[in-house]
Amino acid sequence: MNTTTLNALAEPNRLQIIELMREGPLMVGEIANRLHLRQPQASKHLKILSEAGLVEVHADANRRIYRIRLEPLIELDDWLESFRGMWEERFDRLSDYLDHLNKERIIPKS
Amino acid sequence: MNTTTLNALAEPNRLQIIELMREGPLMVGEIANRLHLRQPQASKHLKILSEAGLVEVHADANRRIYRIRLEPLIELDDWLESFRGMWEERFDRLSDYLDHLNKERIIPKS
DNA sequence: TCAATATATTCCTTGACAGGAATATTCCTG
DNA sequence: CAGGAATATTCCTGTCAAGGAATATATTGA
Repeated sequence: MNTTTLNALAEPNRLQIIELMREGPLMVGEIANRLHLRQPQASKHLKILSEAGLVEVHADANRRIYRIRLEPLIELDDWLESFRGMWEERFDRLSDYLDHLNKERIIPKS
Repeated sequence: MNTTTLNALAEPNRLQIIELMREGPLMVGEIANRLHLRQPQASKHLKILSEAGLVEVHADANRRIYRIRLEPLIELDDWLESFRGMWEERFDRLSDYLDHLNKERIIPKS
């Protein structure tokens, strides 16, 4: 997995921006209003999201319309895929491991 | 979604620790060795992962055996669920939106 | 009991980053 | 063209987090 995606999403306001955008493209001002951010901060967060590929811009005269890009989220989903096998599977290899150590006398007891 | 999970995963070394642990529980020393970290840094990262609920510890004499906890990853997966609808769905509401603006004369042209 | 091993914790320093305020830029309208 | 709207950018400041080094703590073994 790619750290920049996670890093971009790890900031609360940016995460909210992404969640807002589930419902469709938004202008900077709208984002700022809905999240009670000042416009410059909104722009800065959008820049970071943009550099992480999580959003893309469409210039429309004065305005910039941002919309979500799904690719990074798909990558994240693919990464989680590699854990999904464990989801249900009872995960008690720990005891197996400890038994193994005992058998190998790596852990001397008493 | 919860920011602490994302924050914990956003640090490269911590992400690698989690990836290492897909294969089973590990002692601090092993993690430090495999990732070329110094022991204290490994402990620190593990502490943060632990506080985020991404790992849990099992004390065994001298050693601490850490293993992955799936709950936060499942939560992350659930969050992605809310985007999965868009995965394939062509996302061209942007043009709809612009048409809407035009119709409403919010964007005066010429 | 003393040394060694495994791990956690503390202190320090440095760099990244977020927010505030002010300013620059672009485009539209009267 | 002047003014205003929408957005980006810059500068500054404070905070926080990560790594390094040293030290503390606990457990086992001679």
